[in-house]
Amino acid sequence: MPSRIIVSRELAELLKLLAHPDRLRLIEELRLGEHDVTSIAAALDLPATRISQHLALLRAHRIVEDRREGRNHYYRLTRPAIAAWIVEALEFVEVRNRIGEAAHIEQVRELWAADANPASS
Amino acid sequence: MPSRIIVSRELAELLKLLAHPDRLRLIEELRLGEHDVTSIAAALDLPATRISQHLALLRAHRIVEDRREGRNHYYRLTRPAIAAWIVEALEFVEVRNRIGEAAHIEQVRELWAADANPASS
DNA sequence: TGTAAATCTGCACAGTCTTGCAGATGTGGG
DNA sequence: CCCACATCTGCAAGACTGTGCAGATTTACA
Repeated sequence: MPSRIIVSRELAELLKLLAHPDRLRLIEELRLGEHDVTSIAAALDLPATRISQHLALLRAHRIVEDRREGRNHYYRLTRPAIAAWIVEALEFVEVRNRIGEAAHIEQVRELWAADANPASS
Repeated sequence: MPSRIIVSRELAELLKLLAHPDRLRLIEELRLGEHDVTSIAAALDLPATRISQHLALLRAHRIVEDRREGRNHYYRLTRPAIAAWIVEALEFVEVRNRIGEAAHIEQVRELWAADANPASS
């Protein structure tokens, strides 16, 4: 009977780790391959320190792994399936938005889900 | 270019909502059908006030809906697909545990995923 | 109408998260 | 060896969350 509780605790911890806008974008950024801190920071238009902090957190929980090459640290997803699973959740966000505010979200979903063109929206 | 940011913000909000052990168990509890606050509280062995607070939060974000009958409030998932999606994530928790601590988690996963017998673990 | 059951809401305290900033580390090239 | 670049780590302030408790609602029923 406690095993279920343990699992829900673990799962909640994982979700909490992912539940941050920067980290979600970061993970989606790594979906296509490894990147170093500076390039991620540039892509997301955020200070590199902040990216480093997020990455340290994700690394501590084995969501990402890093590889050092010279002075750069290249990060990649330990289990890319997580990124795919996150994209699935966009379905629920859509609904939330249809009910509420604006929403050309569907287009974004496709963009994000498909992802392949660097000139994204 | 901001739309992507908006989506990640919405998505993070959704994940944060789910990222709590009690709420995860609560949602899984509702997976099979509606329940009233007291019975959920009993099932999870938690104070009813707490369950009510969690439900209020989930209700505010349309994760659950309620129906009143007499003095009882019966809650159900607005979009049961979310519960299924959560179960998918157990795959990632398993991995986390194989690397680390104990883990008959796999059994639990099946129990939780299948779920159909009230005498759960 | 009065009482009890089932829930909800508001509040305060404690604990956690986010973020910028300053300074530490590690690496490559003069 | 010294400097610059890339990244990391530690810290403090503010914001946000979780939780119990007290009190408000709503409804049933005598």
